[in-house]
Parts: sequence; C-alpha cells; structure tokens
Amino acid sequence: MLNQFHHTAEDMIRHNGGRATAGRIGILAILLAEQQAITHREIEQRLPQAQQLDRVTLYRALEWLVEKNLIHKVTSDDRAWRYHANRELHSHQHAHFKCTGCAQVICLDKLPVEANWPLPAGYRFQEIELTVKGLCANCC
Amino acid sequence: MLNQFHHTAEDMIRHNGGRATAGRIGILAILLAEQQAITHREIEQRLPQAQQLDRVTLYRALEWLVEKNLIHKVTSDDRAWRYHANRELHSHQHAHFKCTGCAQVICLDKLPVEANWPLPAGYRFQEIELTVKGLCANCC
DNA sequence: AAATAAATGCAACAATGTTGCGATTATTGT
DNA sequence: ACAATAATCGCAACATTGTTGCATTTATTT
Repeated sequence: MLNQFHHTAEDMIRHNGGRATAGRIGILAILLAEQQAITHREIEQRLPQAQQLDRVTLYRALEWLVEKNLIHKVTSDDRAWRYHANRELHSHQHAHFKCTGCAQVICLDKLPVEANWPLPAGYRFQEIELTVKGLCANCC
Repeated sequence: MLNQFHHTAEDMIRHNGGRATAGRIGILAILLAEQQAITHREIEQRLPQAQQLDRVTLYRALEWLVEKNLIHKVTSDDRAWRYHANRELHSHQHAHFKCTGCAQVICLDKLPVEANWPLPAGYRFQEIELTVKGLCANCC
C-alpha cells in the first residue's frame, strides 16, 4: 500500500531533477497516502521510527516539494502550515475546509469564486486563499 | 485627530463594561485610525514612547477587544495575526486583501460567496475566511 | 480615602520556523 | 566498482509569535 506511494513518490521526485533521498520519498509518500492536509508534526509522527528526520531537513524537503509543485501549503489560523500532495483533480486554486473541532483540514475541489474580484483601482489580483470553517462529520 | 479616536475608543470600551485603561484606549484608537489591518508589532510601533506596553499586556488587550467585538483578527500566511477595528459597514463576514509585495492587509467589504457552501455530507458550515492576494496600487 | 476586582508587568516557557556550516550521501563519469 | 562532486542532511543556535503563572499596580466603586 504505502509501497505503491513510495514508488510514485520516487518517480515524481526524479522527474523534477531532484535527488531521490529516503526523506523526500518518505514524506511525499505520506502526503500522497493522506486524504487531508497535515502539519509538519503529523508528518513526523507518520514517518517510521527507523527514518526520523531532523526538523530542519523536514522543513527543507517540504519547501523543495512545494517549489517543484508536487505538494501545496495551506495557511491556517493556528500558525502551522499544512501540506497536501498535488493531484490532477485539484485545480491550482481550490478551497480548504478546516474543522473547528478536530483541526482536520481537507481540500474542497471547487473554488466557485471568479478570479475577477472587485479590488480597489490599481490593485492587481494574484490568487485567492479560501478556508471554510465548520464541523466535520465526526465532530458534528 | 488621534484625540478624536481616543474619545471614541474610550466610549466603546466603557460601553462594554471594561476598564478604560490607557493601554486599551491607545490600542483601539490606533486601530480606529488605521485603514489597514495591522500586526501586534505595528501597533507597538505606533504607540507613543511614553506609553509602551508589555507585549503580554498588548496581547491580552487585543484578546479582550476581539472578545467584545470591537476589533477583529485576520489570519495571514506569515503566522502573524493582524487586527482591525470593527466598523458598522463591515458585515461580520468579509474578505481581506493582502499585498504580496508590502504585506499590507486591507478589508474588502463584500463577501460574494453564499454561506451554503457545498460541503461533504454530514459537515456543518460555520464561517468563511477568504484572503485575496495580489499587488496593491503602490507595489504594482 | 479605602476596598476590590480588573488589568498590568515580569519571567519563564512553548510552538513553529530559519540560518550557517561542517559532515554525509546520491548521482555522474570513468 | 570507484572517485569526484554537488546536493542534501543534521546539529546548534537563533528568531518570531504567542501563552501562562503570579505578584504588583490601578481604575472604579463605595
């Protein structure tokens, strides 16, 4: 199961001209296997004991993966970034849902908001960051 | 000019049954005078030398003001909250704009998104947090 | 002016993230 | 398979933002 993701992860990394290190592969595999966007801390916890990474290495690997557009970063209100693998079905711009009960973050696939946002004169639009807050099925 | 705001600030605080301390009044006056949402740090810088507050006091005053609904907090991607005075024209829910050049944050008054968001079954909607990113007139 | 609850300031801590730099390792060319 | 090399890693130290506990001060009430 996870092996499958390991293989995919390694491919994705090599296709981007990066070194296929155990750390990067492990991290990306975890993010590919995960339905939700998870934090640095949660990634650490999911890494097998045998291959724990230094915190700095983890941050740098995540930074690299974001740069290469293999994963994306979600801003949240608890000052911790969450990460999620990029899949084709996700348009570059999509919304996120955060449960105010358990802090789980999932991606919502559509972003039903026009990019032509009514900004003040002279302002230029770049992107939208949208988080819907509420309670997930478990916390309801 | 700022005196005007001081007066208003004091009124707002007293109407909410809180103590009208120099710190609270000063902070709220600054936020009332400001067009944008500003950080803890920026508030500190705008406070006159004569009445600098302890960092903790500032945080607690802001917390109180948010609680009393006199100001609101804006989540951003740089892990720092920004604060802005509540005005009647702002509906409880509104969007924010953040300039990726100068990090300035302003409030956009409308939130043209229905509250009936298409969430997964069993999920309950609470609120929307929306930030539009781009360049402000100065940074364009 | 005294009593009292509310607000403040200090010290210490917590969480998240970053920088510099020497050590290690994946990859490439032979 | 081996050596060379640049990319990656790990450690230590630091930065930023925010929080907690507790003793002191202060705005308000009586």
